[in-house]
Amino acid sequence: MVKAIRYSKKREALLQAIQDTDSHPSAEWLYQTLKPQHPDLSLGTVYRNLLFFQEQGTIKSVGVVNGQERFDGRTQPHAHFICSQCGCVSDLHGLTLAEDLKETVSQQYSLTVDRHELTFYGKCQTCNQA
Amino acid sequence: MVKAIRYSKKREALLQAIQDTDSHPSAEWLYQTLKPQHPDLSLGTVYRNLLFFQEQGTIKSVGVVNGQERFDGRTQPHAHFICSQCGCVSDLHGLTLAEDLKETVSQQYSLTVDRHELTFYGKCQTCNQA
DNA sequence: TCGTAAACAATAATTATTATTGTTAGTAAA
DNA sequence: TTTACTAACAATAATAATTATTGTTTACGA
Repeated sequence: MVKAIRYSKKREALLQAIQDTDSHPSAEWLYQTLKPQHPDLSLGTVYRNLLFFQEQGTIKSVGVVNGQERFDGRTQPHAHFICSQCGCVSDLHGLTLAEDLKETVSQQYSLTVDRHELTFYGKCQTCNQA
Repeated sequence: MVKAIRYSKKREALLQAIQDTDSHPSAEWLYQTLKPQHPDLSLGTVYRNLLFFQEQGTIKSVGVVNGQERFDGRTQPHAHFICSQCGCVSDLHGLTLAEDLKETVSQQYSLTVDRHELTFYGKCQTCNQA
């Protein structure tokens, strides 16, 4: 018998929080952010649901920044920029470059590419000005 | 396995109505009285619960007046007066007579009396004045 | 005919089940 | 040794399963 999926307020709140921000949150950030509204929230629940959402395909991991895994609630494929100094993660939209490359790679090497991830690293605008 | 007793709003309302009045209500009276607050109440439920309350010993039947059975939510033993004209039923408190008679009967006939009912019939004050 | 009871499907209160959580302890990487 | 995260397990809470109660209709007796 397959395990049924049950509604829960904590899970609902976690997904909302992830989808309502573009900060590509970490487990700790979600925990701190939801704590006021959900005083009895526990880190275990945060980590478990992050796993759950990934299995469901609802969110995706952006990678580990400063030892903390970061997540993204936007499901449309898009590239990311990660600042090596402050650790901020931002979306890079409208990059057709990746699609072009995929085409090229497919044709040039006779491969079938069905997925890709594109992440840039560097220093963000704010850190550059400082 | 013994049948469990379950709470229900209708039953609650019925018992309240019976205990909140001293008119010794009939099934029909209860039905009409509760209908506004409980639009989906049915007569079947009224009759069933009257049976139920009697079995539980919560209410007692006073007798049939004009073809309608009348009930009493007061559990203390007391006598009743029933008006043959208007059909009203009223309590007669403080009648030690009954207890005296019980004593007399017990001694005189060497019987054991453990229960009695005392009901007077006649014309009530209102009907007498009219 | 009128007051009440029986029968039975529909509803709703409750119990039982089990997914989810909180907590604690544990693991692995830095 | 810290820190991010996972595993284990009892406590909690959402849901499914159970069944008492009700609404409705029909039947019955005075």
